Amino acid sequence: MKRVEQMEGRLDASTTSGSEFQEDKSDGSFGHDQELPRGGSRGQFDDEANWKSSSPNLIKSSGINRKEEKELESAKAEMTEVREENARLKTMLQKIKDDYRSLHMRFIDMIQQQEPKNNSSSSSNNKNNKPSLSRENIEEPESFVSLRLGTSPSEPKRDDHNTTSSSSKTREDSEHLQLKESLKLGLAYNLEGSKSDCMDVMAPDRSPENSVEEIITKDEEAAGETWPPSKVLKTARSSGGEEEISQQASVKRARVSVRARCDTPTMNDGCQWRKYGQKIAKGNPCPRAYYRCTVAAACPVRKQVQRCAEDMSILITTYEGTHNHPLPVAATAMASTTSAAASMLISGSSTSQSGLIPPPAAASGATLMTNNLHGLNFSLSENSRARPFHFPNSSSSALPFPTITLDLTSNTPSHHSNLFSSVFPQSPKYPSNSLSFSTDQSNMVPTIWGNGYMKNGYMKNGYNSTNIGSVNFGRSHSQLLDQFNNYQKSSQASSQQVLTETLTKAITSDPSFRSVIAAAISSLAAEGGGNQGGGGESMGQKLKWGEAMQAVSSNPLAPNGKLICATNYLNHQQPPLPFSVSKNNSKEAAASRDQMN
DNA sequence: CGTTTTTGACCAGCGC
DNA sequence: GCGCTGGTCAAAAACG
Repeated sequence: MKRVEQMEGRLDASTTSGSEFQEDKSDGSFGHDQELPRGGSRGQFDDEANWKSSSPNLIKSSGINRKEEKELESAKAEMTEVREENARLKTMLQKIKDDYRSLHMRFIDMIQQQEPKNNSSSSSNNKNNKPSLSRENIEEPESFVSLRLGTSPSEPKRDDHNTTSSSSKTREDSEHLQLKESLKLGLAYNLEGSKSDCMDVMAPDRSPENSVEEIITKDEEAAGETWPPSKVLKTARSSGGEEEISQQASVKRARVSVRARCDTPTMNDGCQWRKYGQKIAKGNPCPRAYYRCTVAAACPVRKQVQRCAEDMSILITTYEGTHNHPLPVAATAMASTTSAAASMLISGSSTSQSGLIPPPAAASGATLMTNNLHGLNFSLSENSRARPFHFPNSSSSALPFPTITLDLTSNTPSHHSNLFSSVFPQSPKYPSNSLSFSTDQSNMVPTIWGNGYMKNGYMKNGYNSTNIGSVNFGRSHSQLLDQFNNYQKSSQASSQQVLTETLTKAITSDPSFRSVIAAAISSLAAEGGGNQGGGGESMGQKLKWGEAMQAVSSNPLAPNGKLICATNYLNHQQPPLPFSVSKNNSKEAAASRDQMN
């Protein structure tokens, strides 16, 4: 166990150390330095033949009894196992390093190709521009071009590193595009204090022709700047009713609602939240709790958490705004998911010309694309693809902000029909759209989301020590892990290639969908990673998981690198998600029911 | 003692 | 204008 943890720690350190990765000197004694006998150097046992030949003599000459002899034998066997394991780990590390180098070179190539453009278009940023290829110099210009989907500063390197593993010369061009795409979608993060710069850089590009990614970036960026949205809306409306402004304000308030079965008061989405209010909302006896992100002092992101009135086991979490800070790794899954969903929402809002389609009608479209990824069933409604979301005329004040719903509860056909009617039963005036990711058998929600809360959040030894299994999403964790492992094992099967190609096409053709899938799979990976330290997990299982992640890294389903973020969960704990259970919940609920009756 | 949660008060938007 | 509702504030309480 320790060896693997050490290895993971080293891998983590190596992958996060960027350019120092290649200078990693851990090859030789990888992972075993501290476990091998200190008295003699590791070289003492380097030559197995010497050890085998010398030990019998030692035994004979010293007259050791049988017990000690057995101990020596077992020690020898253990040494052999350790050595083999060491070799495996070294192989893994070598592969990872090769992947990293390969991607690093491609990344540099790409930057070199882009540099002429950057020099001409933003010379001010490059006054002292030297064609240095160091990562520090490379990443910085990227950070403000791209979307903030909740990635942390350390992630790009891992993304780069892992994305390489899917490399294939025949797909190089498309992958270049995908890499660019992923850079836009997944590699950005807001450097502390750089927000204004971000806005400044992006402001000149404001135009209806901007890409979806840019649109949502700006909009969410702006949302971050001006949280009090009512004021924004009011200002927009009162300033002459400029449709564009109003539309922007509306878009700024784009919300992403996540429905998930969760028996804890809130989903652990990886962020730190502070509760700042609670209200009984009309039509729902369960109080609605208001949280704001406390990862950064000025983070504008807020969320509302409320149980579904019709099914108390379903927790509805609504997110607003964009984090203006690097997110904990564990938070990237949800951030990416919600951002991608918001992206789709914005995309729809920016293209839709029609009036409002009632949510049930909009949602009842046939499933356009459903791919069963070994039980991980992604489905997008037809409306989500062709015309994802529909909004009324922007001048309408009856619809303050669009909302997209990610339903993580169930997606069986029988559910599908009533899925949307129950999203906002009491507020049909809000245009809502649903995107469902769920398993084909039962519910599946990333454990980190459902891992309601931990006392103080942080797990000792970096692993979650709480009972993840207490969160029931309809499928046990071991099932999920097995499912994922099975997926990894069979990912090379020929029957998977068709599916892979289909998915790849879908992913590459729709950046939003790509992000959604990446986030979902990341979350699935987080499920496994979060469970690692559950106490009962064996080293073997950890290795298994590591292998699974390696398989992920070489899976062509990960063209944009964001998917690879999943690996990050392996070595990171989940940050706390404070919440409280209102002592008056039942009382308030009863009172509310009384009022309703 | 600092941080977080609770909870009543307050404000703004909206419909009548 | 009034009442309802959603959302936020902020002082007090609770917590670690």
